[in-house]
Amino acid sequence: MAEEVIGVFGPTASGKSDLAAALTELIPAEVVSADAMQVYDGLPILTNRSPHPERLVGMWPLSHRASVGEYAPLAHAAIDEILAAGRTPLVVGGTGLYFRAALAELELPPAPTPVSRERWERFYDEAGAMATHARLEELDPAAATRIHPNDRRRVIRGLELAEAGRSLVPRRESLFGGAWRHPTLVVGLEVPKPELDRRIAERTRGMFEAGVEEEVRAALDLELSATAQKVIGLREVATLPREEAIEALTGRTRRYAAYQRKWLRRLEGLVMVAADRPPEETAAEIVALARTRERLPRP
RNA sequence: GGCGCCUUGGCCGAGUGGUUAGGCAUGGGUCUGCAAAACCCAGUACACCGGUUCGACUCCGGUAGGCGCCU
Repeated sequence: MAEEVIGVFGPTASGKSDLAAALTELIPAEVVSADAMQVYDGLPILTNRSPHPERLVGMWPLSHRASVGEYAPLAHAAIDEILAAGRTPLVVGGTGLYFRAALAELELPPAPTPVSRERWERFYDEAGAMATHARLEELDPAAATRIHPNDRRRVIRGLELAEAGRSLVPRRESLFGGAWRHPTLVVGLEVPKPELDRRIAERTRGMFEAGVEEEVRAALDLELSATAQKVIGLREVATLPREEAIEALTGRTRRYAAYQRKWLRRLEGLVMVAADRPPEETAAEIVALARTRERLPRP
């Protein structure tokens, strides 16, 4: 094949899992998940884990605080290992940032240390947005100009990095475009909105039939990290009566899908492929694309 | 039929005679170790018809719709 790696990005319910499975039928490939929530163990139904084997899925307990920084090297290792075995890594996601991080070399700045994070968070909450931002302005003016004072998360991160002698600013690769680590065919799955909405509604109901409620109940007995708490539906399923929960979850999932479509629009070098048809057909088209395309001249 | 109350932008929801509450949703944008996240920007609504007033979403009258009580 011309391309060494295949990346498939699509919104929830665009049929990524089935497509990935279909692809592995056509070519010797292994699936690497690029999903910030499927990394968790314990919520397979709610996070829509594929029934087929995928890497980097269910690998962390819900108490673990996930991050791209921790995910990226694992993804790189998985991809390289699959390549070394002579197979095609199939990176499938979900989470735009994780997807980019898996396929490109984002060169993330160093991890925050708990101590400095905690300190700056306290500083921000006590001194206020303006004062904290002013502090950043002193330590790293370039970063300060790009960050809004109200953006607590980034002001704090900027401060942490500045303190460590680094900056939030220097970045080689852009978030949406730039070189891939390997020659890569990146396809975006396209499903008309009404069809996607239909699938989301159907899928949500399916979750309840599959027993999300018990799953969520069990999960809530455990310690949940700040990141795990963000899983769509956790709160809804736990607190709302069934019908209301279904409605709320469907709505939130649709909104999430809209957010993912934003990534779809922005990701550079994406080849859009229709996915409102049997996965085998989509898979065949993707394989054909991977075979015929020339090695991607990296932008 | 009578009396009383209510009617605010897609939804929820404050409020005042004259300076666009706010939240959610929506649209656009930002984004590099919390991304199923966080942040920024945008949209001038007051059921309808008259009247009072320099000026009404806010006061008065009527109409329509809703809610409650009464005969």
